[in-house]
Amino acid sequence: MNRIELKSLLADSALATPSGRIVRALSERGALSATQIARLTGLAKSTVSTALTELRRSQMVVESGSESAGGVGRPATALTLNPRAGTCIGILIGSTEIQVILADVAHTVLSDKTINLEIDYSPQTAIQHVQRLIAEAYEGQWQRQNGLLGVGIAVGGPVNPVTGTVLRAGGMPTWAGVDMRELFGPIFPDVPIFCDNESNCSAIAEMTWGAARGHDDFVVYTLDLGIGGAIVAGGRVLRGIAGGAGEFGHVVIDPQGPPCRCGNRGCIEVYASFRAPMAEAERHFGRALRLTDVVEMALGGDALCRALIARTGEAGGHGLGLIGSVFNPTLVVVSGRLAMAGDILMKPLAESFERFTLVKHGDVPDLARTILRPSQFSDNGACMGAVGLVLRHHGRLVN
Amino acid sequence: MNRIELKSLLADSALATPSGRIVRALSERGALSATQIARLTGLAKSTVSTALTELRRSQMVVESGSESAGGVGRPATALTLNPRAGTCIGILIGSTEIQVILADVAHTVLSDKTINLEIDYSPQTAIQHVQRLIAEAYEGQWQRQNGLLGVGIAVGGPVNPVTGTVLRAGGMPTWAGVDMRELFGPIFPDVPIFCDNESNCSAIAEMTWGAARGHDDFVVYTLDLGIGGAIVAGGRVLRGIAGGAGEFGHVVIDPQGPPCRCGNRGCIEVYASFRAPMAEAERHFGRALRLTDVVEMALGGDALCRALIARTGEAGGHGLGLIGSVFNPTLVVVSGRLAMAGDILMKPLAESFERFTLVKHGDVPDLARTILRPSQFSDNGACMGAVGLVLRHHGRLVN
DNA sequence: TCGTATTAGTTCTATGGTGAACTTATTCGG
DNA sequence: CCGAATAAGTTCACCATAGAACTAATACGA
Repeated sequence: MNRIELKSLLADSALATPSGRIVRALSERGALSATQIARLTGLAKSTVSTALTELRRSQMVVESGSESAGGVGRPATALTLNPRAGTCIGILIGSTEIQVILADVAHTVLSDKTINLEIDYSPQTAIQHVQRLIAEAYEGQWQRQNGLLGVGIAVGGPVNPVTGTVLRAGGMPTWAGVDMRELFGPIFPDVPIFCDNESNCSAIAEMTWGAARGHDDFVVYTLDLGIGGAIVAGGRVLRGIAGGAGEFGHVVIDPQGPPCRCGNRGCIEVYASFRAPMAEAERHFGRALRLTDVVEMALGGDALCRALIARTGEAGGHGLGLIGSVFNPTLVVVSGRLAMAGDILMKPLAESFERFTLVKHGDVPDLARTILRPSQFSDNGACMGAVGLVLRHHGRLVN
Repeated sequence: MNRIELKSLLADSALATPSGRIVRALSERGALSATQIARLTGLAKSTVSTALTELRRSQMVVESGSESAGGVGRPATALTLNPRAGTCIGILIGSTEIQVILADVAHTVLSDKTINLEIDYSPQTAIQHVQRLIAEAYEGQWQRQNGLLGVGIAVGGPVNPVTGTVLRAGGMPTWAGVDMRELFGPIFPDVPIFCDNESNCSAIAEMTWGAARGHDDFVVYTLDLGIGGAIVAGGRVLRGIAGGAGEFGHVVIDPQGPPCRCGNRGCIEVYASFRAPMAEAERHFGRALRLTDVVEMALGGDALCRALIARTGEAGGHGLGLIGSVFNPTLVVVSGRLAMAGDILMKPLAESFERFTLVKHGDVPDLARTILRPSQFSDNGACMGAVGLVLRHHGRLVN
């Protein structure tokens, strides 16, 4: 029905108009009152009001019950995008996993499925799994796949912002040079496909719904099997000319160090990735483990797991200190599955960060110091960011 | 006369109005035609036209002769800010030098003077020299000091963006904790004082008048006695929460390396600063030298000087490669006095950069590769940036 | 020398967004 | 139970900006 209309309102050119900005605010935040929209978008109440009458008339926006909770004064009427307006799909193509999230335009998650794969799986394998996962996701939903508004793809490696092509330099050699839109296009006829780096997607998720809500300038630092990150400046995710911005893992800190899978030597990732600790844990326990198992055991009190995570935190702090010296960011959101370990990771990370960064404790008042904060997403941050990519129409692959 | 009016037009709130944007464009670029202003500011021709009649009426903007140079069609009338509207002063407080530039609102340099000082000179010494240099600068000018619109100060170390205070971590220990506005305020009663890091000032100069004109996203990498830099994203100079963004020189690349003056060990600056090469050159030639002397001798063909600069370029490339992996910038402007050496510096720098950065030659098409370009300013980039600070009213010390 | 092409700059009108004033809906205190 | 206080949301006049149509000033070719 109004699917085409919503699509056009989510398009770039329309983002500047009041209606476009309202739709965008709603798709990012879920439910809002008219007054909240005015504050958030910076538009005048009157402008929001007139635009909203139009949007209500066209069924684009619906009232979702007035919340009279607390406070005096007339209660605000909560507004959401009409969930019937369509769905979004977020796909994560990770090095050893594929995740698919189905969400409505109010970013309510309708389905969230993950499968684990052997490393270096082929694009063909991926496409089969994605197709199956999406079919499963729509099962039991009243939403139909022809209401699909857009697909966001989070890729576990640097993506060229212009062509949508995966770069050789990434941690996924079998995907080198693959054009994601060409690959996934046939599965989603006439549906716009956006894609971006996994970490950049995490940044979008953190910014809109996570630990960085309300922040316009921050850094995401991902500690997982690989090291990654993203830089947000002025509310914009920096991509770099070849989509390679935020590759914190492949900063060379020792030209004579051990070789890294990226081709250089002595990258941060060689020292702070959780690959080696995983192997050590598996040797110790004599069985195959998932990263989350190790985190859970650490939280349960296991000494080895705690030590492994702490050691990674310390090594990761060197990289983060370097980022601190380069950016001196207001906020660093630590993401990746290791972030779920909480203080076991964060304490040694913060200590090591303090040691390697330029601006030290005594140099400035506390409120001028970088805040380190773990991510609020357990393990679906990047994939939710892919959904966000669609909702904010941010993933045009060009800035 | 219209001094107050111009001041208010340069103020923040007014920057958004057409008149403000026109004044800003003119103060940044010098002379422009109405059509150029329209293109530059994004305003409609008609809007520019109406605003200009008003600005002309109030003597704020004057015509500076129509340039019928080349091309068919009606020749454009060049417009400039009325130089009688006032002057700006840019001050550079470097580690071993003080520079003062006097410019009119059309950023025409009226006077440019530098003095060299012993390292670790005191703020009191500085203030005396500055006062004298400014008095000298106004000598022989018809402009009077009471027409001073603002003072910009470029400081050779990180500056706290909120308080205007120099941080301990900088390369100027005697200036730790000094509040620049408090220090210089008494010399300039009722004149707004802006200050920022030397490198950030260079970035502003490069962006408005230099090698980065037209670029909204780039990195400045300064190679001189110290290593510094600045990050520009979306036309905004990133400052970081404590003004410490862009401190590329103090990235730790070897925790066991030699101690650095910043307190850490194995910073980039230890390896790529031109301090040690300067000492070597002085030993070799048996006399005191200035950095520019070494550059000139290298350009003249001296083998040792060429080798020293090339070696620094190679070491600097490691740092730059690191920055490349973190940002993957579109453009890197190499500044600092070493940049005057041209290819002697740039060739080894580019080679080393290529080796250490993540995105390599074969990975992406040529137009998706980072451009390295030397600065166009000989040695007054930072100080001109300080002037720009006043003109763009960018140095509010808060973003 | 005159008309045409081309570019610069101006005038006029339509409009979209704002701010002020207003209406509506609720809580709270007497 | 009623009015004051408070906050949400609506209406409307005004004005800044943009776009189209216009005039102005030049080069160039016939």
